[in-house]
Amino acid sequence: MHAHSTAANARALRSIYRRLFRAFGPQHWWPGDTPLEIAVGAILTQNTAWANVEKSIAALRSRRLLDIEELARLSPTELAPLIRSAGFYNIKAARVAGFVKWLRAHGGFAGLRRRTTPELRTLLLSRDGIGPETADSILLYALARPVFVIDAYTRRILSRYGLIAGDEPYEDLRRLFESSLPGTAALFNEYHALLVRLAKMSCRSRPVCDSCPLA
DNA sequence: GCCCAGGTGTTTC
DNA sequence: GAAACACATGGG
Repeated sequence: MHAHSTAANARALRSIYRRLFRAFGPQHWWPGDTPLEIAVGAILTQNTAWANVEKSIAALRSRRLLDIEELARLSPTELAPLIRSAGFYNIKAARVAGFVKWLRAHGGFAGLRRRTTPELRTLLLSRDGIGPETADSILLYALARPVFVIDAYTRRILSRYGLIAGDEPYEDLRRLFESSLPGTAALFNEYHALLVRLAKMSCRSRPVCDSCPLA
């Protein structure tokens, strides 16, 4: 039963990707220009609407603080008011500050790029305030490593189409995606972006709305 | 005014 | 382990 449903799920996942790509085209996703900005955004967006994160990113940018050395100079107390709009700002200020210090100690993104993906993932997950989704977002979108990001959008959309229950453990879903698809960062990036695009089309009230490419 | 949003860590059974 | 809770703003 497992063998069959796994293979069927894998086919369904590939089919969904094809249909979304045909409907929406390439997304080139993560709203952020540099690896640092992407990583900071990944922390700030934890359980938070992206619109609120954007304001915080803009505040940092306008002060020329989207820079490892500049950010590392700030204490969590100094950082907190700047990222107020992202919510949970005390906790996130500590997380961003901790991450930046760690990043600098590891030679910045150039230093990280010398490590293997499993090694990096373990390192990231051992940081306080960096869980599986934040770690994988940084790995995929800031470092172009082939890991599939499982987030609320992924769970919501795939469960809406009956492919998953939605409450499976993170690692189970990550394995499902990674074992069902060609394992390239470009594809994982596009796929996740397309799921978000579909989710934001918001046929929220109905199980499947008529204009959905997957309907 | 209430509910939710691109999570994570801690506490509790 | 699973479940409940804290963390907080801004938009619908």
